[in-house]
Amino acid sequence: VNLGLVDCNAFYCSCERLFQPLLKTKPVVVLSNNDGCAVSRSEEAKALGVKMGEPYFKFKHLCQSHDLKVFSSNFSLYTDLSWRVMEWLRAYAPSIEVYSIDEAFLDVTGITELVVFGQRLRQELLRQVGIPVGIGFGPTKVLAKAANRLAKKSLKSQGVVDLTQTKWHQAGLSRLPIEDVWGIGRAQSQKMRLLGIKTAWDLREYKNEKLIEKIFTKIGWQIQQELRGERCFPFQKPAEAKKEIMCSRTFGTSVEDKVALKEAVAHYVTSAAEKLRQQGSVCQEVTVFARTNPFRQELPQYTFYETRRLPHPTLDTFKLITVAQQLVDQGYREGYEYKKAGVRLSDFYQSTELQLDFLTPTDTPERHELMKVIDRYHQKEGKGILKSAACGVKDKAWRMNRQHKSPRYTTDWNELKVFY
DNA sequence: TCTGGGGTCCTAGGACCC
DNA sequence: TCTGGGGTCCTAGGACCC
Repeated sequence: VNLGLVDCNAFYCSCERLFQPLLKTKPVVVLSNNDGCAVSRSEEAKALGVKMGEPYFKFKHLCQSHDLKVFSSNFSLYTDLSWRVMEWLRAYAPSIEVYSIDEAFLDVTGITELVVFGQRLRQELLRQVGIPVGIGFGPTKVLAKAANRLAKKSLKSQGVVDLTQTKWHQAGLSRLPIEDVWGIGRAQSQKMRLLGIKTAWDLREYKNEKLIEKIFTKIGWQIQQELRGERCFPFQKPAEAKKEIMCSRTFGTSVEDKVALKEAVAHYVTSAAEKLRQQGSVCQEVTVFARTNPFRQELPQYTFYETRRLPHPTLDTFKLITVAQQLVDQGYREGYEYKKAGVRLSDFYQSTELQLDFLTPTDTPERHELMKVIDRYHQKEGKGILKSAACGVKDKAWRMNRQHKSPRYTTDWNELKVFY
């Protein structure tokens, strides 16, 4: 078995560039929600020194001095283009596992001349969808990831690296710093370095497996095995239903008012419950949290988390909003400027199982129907048209800032790109 | 004051990913 | 002035049971 990992280059930036070709050679950054910090950077932006996760206000000056272009995040656009990329991958490989919005593993077992195959795939994606990608091949996920990382680093590779054959492992892996190995983050790589493990190759060759497992847990041991070509992380994990669903946002302007906080929470419950129903689940636990701005230490700080277990599982948005608002009442303290709030739904069951069980009192069938109607309506006419009055009707100070948002070119008729 | 052994389940917290 | 959001997995430790 051999795997490929396809990874879109600076995906969000590439999506924005697709509709503004003049930006192809300019530094581009896409910002997180609320225009908070950098989450995607073009090569040119990286060269200017913009760091991943760096707050916008720290590099804003580059817009003036170096013609840096910034965008607010536009997830309808990114999700749609991601879907197009995945469709093309499905056409090229017998099976794929979509790993994230911009990455997928491919089963490439039996394909010879992988580098040629990879090059063709890259060109095809560029031509058909317009998104540049890098590709790595290997016998395990960790090795395919490593190959992909090497492909990004080396110009010579032209975006494709093949580590399926053991004979190339030493050359490749010894050029890969340990912190670039998939699954080894900051904390673990520091510990690795104390053991003298500086590269992926060092970890592969480290003899004391027991010690690796002791310090880095089962996962650390599995990563070492995968570097040696022993498969631990299976391909095509079926996409399982989520075990919890969260929805939270940082506010555009902080709020002190309990009513405003409740409105925001009602919004988050609404979209979390929609996701809950979409995966066919019901939930029996709700958590609400809110916090002040930790970056403003001169202000009084306060965070609350309140969790409630429900008497019966539910998928009813209105029921969940009621509970969530009670939780706000419990946790809320006056005199703080709340900057972020959120909701977590957890303790899930299958909604179908539940309906068959007449002994478990749960939502009424009428409520299920109502939710279906709302979901269908939103699917057809757009999200957020029907909502509980608890979400509020007036202007919302807490709404996200998004000053640099591009149009939804591919998912909204009114925002189609027009070329003159 | 002294106080077994083994098992399960749950939760909190840490680490990681994109 | 301005600092994202949404997940998963693992482990340790406590509660509880017999």
